[in-house]
Amino acid sequence: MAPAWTPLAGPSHTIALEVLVHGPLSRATLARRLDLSAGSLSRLTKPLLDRGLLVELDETRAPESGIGRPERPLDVVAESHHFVGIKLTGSEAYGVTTTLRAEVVAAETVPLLDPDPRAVVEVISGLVQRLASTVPVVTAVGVSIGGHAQDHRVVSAAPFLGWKDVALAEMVGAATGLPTLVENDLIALTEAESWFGAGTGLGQFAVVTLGAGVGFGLVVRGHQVTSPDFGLGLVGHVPLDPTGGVCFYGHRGCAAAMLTMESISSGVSVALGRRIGYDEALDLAAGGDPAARRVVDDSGRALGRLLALVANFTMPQRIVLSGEGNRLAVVARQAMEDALGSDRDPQALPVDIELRPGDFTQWARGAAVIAIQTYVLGRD
Amino acid sequence: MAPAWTPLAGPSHTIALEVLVHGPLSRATLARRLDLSAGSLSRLTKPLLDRGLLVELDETRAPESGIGRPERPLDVVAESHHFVGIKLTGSEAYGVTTTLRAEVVAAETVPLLDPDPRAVVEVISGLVQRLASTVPVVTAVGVSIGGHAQDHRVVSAAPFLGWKDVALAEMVGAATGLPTLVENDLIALTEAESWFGAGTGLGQFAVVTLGAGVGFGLVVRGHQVTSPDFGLGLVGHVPLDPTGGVCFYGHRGCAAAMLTMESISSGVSVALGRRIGYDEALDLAAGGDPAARRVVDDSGRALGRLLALVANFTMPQRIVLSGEGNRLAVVARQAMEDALGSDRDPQALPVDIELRPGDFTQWARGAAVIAIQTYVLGRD
DNA sequence: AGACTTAGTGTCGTACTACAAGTAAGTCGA
DNA sequence: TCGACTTACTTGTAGTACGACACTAAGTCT
Repeated sequence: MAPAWTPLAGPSHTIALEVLVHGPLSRATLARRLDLSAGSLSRLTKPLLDRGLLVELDETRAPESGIGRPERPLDVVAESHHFVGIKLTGSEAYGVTTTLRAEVVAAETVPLLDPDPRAVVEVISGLVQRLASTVPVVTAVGVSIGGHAQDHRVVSAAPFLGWKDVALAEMVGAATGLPTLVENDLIALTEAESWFGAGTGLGQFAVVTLGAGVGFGLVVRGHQVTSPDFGLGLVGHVPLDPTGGVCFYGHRGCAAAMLTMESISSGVSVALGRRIGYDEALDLAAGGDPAARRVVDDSGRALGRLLALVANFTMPQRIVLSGEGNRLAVVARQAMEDALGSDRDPQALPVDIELRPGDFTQWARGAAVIAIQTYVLGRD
Repeated sequence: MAPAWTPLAGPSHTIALEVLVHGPLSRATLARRLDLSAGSLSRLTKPLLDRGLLVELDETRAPESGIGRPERPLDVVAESHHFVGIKLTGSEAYGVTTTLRAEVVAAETVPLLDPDPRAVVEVISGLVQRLASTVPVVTAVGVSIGGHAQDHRVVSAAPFLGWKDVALAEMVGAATGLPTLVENDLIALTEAESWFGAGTGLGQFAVVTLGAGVGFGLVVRGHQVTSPDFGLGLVGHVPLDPTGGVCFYGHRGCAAAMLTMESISSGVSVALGRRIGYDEALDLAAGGDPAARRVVDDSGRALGRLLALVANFTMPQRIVLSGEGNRLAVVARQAMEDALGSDRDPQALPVDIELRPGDFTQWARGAAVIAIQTYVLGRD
């Protein structure tokens, strides 16, 4: 009943993956894309259709030229499997249920009152159970966290929760009875963009997130670039504005000092002499308040400089701007683009910047994508 | 007589490449590295040995554990083929002859008095002929240039020579009778480090060059990262020091203003009130002259910041520091390391920086590697 | 209606792979 | 010194998977 991807070998697996990520595709198109003969495609897709992993759509599509026999697109049944993704912050657990294609079908948020791992697992377990009840069966659970994860199993460090070496996957798995995987939140979000988001089919793109911190993910040739240091947030303290404020590490005008939601709202608060939240700060700037405008434009310029650095060093085809604080790019768009332009070679191609919805659903969806990937690529 | 690599298919080709790049390797080691059975390796290597593409070395090596039958390493005959590499600047052509393994066996430099393409081709042609006379036969010629190259054939832009859309490969090929390939100089140098230099076997590393300009190359998963903008030298104008000088584009304290040989020597010249060359400026700084020391240390700090940006954004396993001006990293080592450290997360791993001989032979060798790659990977 | 174009199916020969059995060449211990 | 052991390499066999090719299917264009 549950068509398992795990025993799929070589080209069959490649075909299934291509259809999963790049939507309905005809055999002929698959043959061209994967450099296989048409004959191989007939032979290879038959068992996949028999097992129900792929289905032949009823509709037909004319070939590119318009003439010739129409194509019969093949597709995966996105609703055949469901996954749960959980994103943990220091104070909340954000959860979603998704299909095999990472389409969100349910979402729920609960507060984390006690950072103790056992208490958090308790909360996650209840959340997973409620999210699971919206679908027939959940295949796997992904949990993402700001910090360092090892082998999809252990949270080796999570500063926001004060954790070190917590075997979170095992604990959640025991509490829910579902296979569970843990991953760094930025890696998870970047994978989601790579497989099912703004990076689909690009092969080379970057992700920048704005929120409580500043995050950066990089995909080259379809694979995410990481290092043992990844979870540390290396670009979070890149110097951007020599006249800017100071972060808690003492870096003047670094990304954390210029671009986090807290730095912007506190900058506007100081300027206006009263406590102002992030969204209110952006509203004031958009509404023409000169003090708020100045703070927000400074941040916008810093953002433009950061994006220029990303573009100059990593040469992405696109930069995806996500995170719950990415509205900055809308309100301070002119300042951002000016700074971006002046730090780029005038002959260079314009940078393709894609703004993504920055809510926490995206982060939780990223966690679900880790579960999806592990399911379709095989346990590891 | 000339064992051609071109008709090699699939696994045979992979084996030959692995031996070429990673030195003498036994069949057993190859089987483990390439995930093939021992039987396949026997079968696949036999025709390669018969054709003389590989040879079995006389020496034997004990296996890792020390016991068991000794290995018989296989190797390519580096001297079976030779290649010529030419690096063009605005005023000189630097040439080398190399073996199939990019070992330099001859070198020569000639001035370029006339930037007209036909005059340059004339000079190159004579240089190639003299370099070719040092070896029995030259298989191919590579030419590298600061600028943009298309399809290994056409120089679409080369600002130092004032060229646009020059069919250089065809012109040199016609003049010398040898297959000729053109490539951007940084791409060529980075490929040389990747196959036969400090990046061999790493898979993920960066190259930074100091000289007339500041260059940057990036390799991820064994493949170089490029974009249509590559030849523009995008990192050449990254801001590094808000108190630094101004480059001719008006960027304050950018890489070009802080790190080029000309910027450093003119900085010291202004401080001392007389014209001083690059090496002399570094000598003065090393000898304790306070004014030179200040200029050179400012540049060292800027270099440290640049390397930190490279490390933070691209997460390389190593940064290779090349280019004819890279002695700055030796003379201003302390300033560079201090700046590098303060722009990195204190918990991050130290950055592995490898200093390479920075003379023009390296640039010309890079051009030869483009010829080698095209020969062993097949024409493209 | 027939030529043409493209999609998809079935058959066959080839090439490559793993597996297994056997040989070669060394170390180690009694 | 000899046999047990380990690892490297060779050879034979059988199965698999691919592409080439011929064919059918289903449209458009003249």
